[in-house]
Amino acid sequence: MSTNSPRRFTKQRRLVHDAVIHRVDHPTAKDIFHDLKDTGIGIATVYRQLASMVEDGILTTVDYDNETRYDPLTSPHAHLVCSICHKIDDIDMPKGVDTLTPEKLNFSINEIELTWKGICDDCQK
Amino acid sequence: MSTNSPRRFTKQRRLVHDAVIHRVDHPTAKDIFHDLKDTGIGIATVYRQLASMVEDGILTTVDYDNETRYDPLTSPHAHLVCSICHKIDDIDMPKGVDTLTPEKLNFSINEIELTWKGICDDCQK
DNA sequence: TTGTTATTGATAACCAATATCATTAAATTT
DNA sequence: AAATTTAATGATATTGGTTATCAATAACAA
Repeated sequence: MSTNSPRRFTKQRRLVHDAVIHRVDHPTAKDIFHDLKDTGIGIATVYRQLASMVEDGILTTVDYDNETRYDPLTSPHAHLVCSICHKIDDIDMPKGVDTLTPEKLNFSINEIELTWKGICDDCQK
Repeated sequence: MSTNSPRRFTKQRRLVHDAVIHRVDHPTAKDIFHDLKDTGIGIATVYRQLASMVEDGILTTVDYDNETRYDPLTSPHAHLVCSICHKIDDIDMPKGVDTLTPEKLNFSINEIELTWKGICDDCQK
């Protein structure tokens, strides 16, 4: 890993941080950009700050429908995705998943991703 | 669901089918296109035929790094993804995952996705 | 306050994927 | 076997998410 430059605490960094840190709906970079459009922030800055927050371990990413979404919940958890309204919910990682290590040898595991896809409560009505 | 038009068995459909059906390495549409470039097939046709094979249940998709990959293995299974070389392996879905239903009610589940991310055998050397 | 340099914003560029549309060729009908 | 119908093709324009470029700005250090 290279020597990191010091991270500067810019207005824009705080804006992006505050806009995403309490979100539970897995916004895209464009979502955050729209929420901050009154501030005059540039969209490239939104992408860069979100990426740097992922680097710093403040956010995790969820790739869905070829689009990156951001999640401030960094502890291991699973996702529930609705195929109709595309809503993504965080749910607890079920007990026992961490013990279901794959039978393939010599693979060092860093991360488990578990997603259920289906139809959510609202969309079944 | 709408009334489907009859599916025509074109040369191109057979070409794409034969190029992907025995692949175990989760190729992208571009991968298939390159493999078929000598045939003169158009890239739009490759995208269309792969999409129609997914519709027909012949292929499944794996979204990785905001890019759609195709997998001829349609029975439930898990994935092992190397963060270094980006290789994707199919592995058996561990016993018990189907019983780990999420605690959230009123969500009708169609599909389970389980992926381990880490460093593969080769890349650890 | 001054100097250094990481960050910003505007925008061009990139890339996967889809839409458009005239042409071609399967499948059906005569 | 021709004629007809129309889904599929291929070339390419377009879309949409994301990254690269770069001159100007502003955060931090001296």
